[in-house]
Amino acid sequence: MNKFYITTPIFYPTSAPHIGTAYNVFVADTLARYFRAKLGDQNVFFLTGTDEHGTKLAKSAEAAGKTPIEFVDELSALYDQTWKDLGISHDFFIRTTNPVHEKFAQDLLQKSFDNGDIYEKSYEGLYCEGCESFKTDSEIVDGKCPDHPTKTLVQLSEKNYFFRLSKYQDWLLEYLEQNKEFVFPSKWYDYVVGLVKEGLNDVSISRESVKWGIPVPFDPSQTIYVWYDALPNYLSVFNFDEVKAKGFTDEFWPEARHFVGKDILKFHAILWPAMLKSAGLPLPAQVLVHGHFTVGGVKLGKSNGNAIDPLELKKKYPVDAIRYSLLTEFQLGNDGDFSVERLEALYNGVLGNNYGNLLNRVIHLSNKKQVEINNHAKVDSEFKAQVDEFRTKVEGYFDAYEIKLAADTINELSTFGNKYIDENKPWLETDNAKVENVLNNLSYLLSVVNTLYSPILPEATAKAIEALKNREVIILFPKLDENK
RNA sequence: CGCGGGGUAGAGCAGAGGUAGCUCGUCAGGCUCAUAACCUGAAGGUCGUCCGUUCGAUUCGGACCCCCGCAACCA
Repeated sequence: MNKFYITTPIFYPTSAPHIGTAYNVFVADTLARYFRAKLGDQNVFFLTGTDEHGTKLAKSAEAAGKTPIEFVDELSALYDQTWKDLGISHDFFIRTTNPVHEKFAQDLLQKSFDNGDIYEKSYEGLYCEGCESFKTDSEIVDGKCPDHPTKTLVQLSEKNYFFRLSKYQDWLLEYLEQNKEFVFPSKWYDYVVGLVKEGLNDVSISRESVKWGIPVPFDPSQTIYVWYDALPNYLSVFNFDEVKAKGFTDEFWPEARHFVGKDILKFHAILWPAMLKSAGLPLPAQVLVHGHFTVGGVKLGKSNGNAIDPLELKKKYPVDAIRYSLLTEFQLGNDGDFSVERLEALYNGVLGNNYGNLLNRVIHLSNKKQVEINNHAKVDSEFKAQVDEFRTKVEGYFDAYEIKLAADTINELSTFGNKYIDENKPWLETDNAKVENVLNNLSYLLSVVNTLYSPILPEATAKAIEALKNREVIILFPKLDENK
């Protein structure tokens, strides 16, 4: 792998970003930063954006007294700005209302239409006039639409275009069996294989009643429905002039990694590959799957009052503290829980006491004893070998997307440094050559810790690297006061 | 018998066929260079329950109990 292309889902901006979407973006950002350091900036492309069509958005816009495009202009800007405020390093922010994307989505659909994978069928179902959309059985509560309980659901039929997903079942199963890494972690691979084996049904990919959407190229009375509109963003992005100008081309496509929540896994691992195959296009490299976490033990949701705004959280905690907590609380693919209590404990303990404090111990002592540090050529070979062993282990974890295990191991290296300084007691040593040897060794260890932590803690490590270089004492992680 | 995930120290989480680990917390020492930080030691687990495979299982297989997602026209 000499290129790395990571995507987040494009978010549906009916409201501001919350902690769950931030988690996804933080992980993608961490991987992007790690691979930039490994492969070079020009070989990593990191994409995020917003999915801006559909009835729900049109309704939200109406409720806000705005036109749909005014509404999505504002919200997509809010998303882009939120990620920038959180220090996210995305290379481009894509919007599905951009004509470049719309054209690409239409072309993709047209290709499938031309080769016979799209057909017309009437769809019958219960329609809610309040939502202006059909309701599935699982959406209906007590025979009513939960959002409009006073209105009666009516049986309606509508002409739809369908995609022959069923045609690709055998092909997909074979593809999955030959590409066991296509979905990661493996438990989610197993889940996808199970779904495909159960059988794939054709899916409706257009709507007559939805006006806020991309027109179906071969029937402008219809608009393209959700996934056929949204998923192509990962590829349409390479048609944008700004993206081309930065040197990102579809050469990145075969190395694409889609980072998605388990809720939308099947669309990325089943529908999307079939859409691409139908259009004669190559598949992405991998779908990386994350679980869902609760906040203080409660499922995320507006109705639960815990849809935390990451920018609000940032007012109270450094971004690195939020990142560290979210990235290390659970492994990729697993569900977990997020709480500010844990965040504070990790920040004060792991970051402040173990890492930040070690940095200062070394800098303080080296200044006090006036010895040379940061001379990597003079590091004891045995000590260096031990540190490098940690480094190799951590890099292996990053390569395998195991951010939590990487972070845990970096913390072990930091602990190793604290033990080393305690055992050698350079503050008691009168022989300056010995002191210099110990502290110089530690300065090497710290440089490795800084580098390894940098994808996870970009702000703090940037400061730490400067502080070590200039031998300036710095409080990297000021203690969090629980009363703050 | 719809599919899948999970049940490991007070809490949050790793792990792996063969003395059960990490972070936080608790207790007792040590140190004093450092962000009242650091180091050492201790307490605390029959690794959900019951069978089976094995010389040996918490790790593999089966059954069961409990919790949680999904079940495909869900934005």
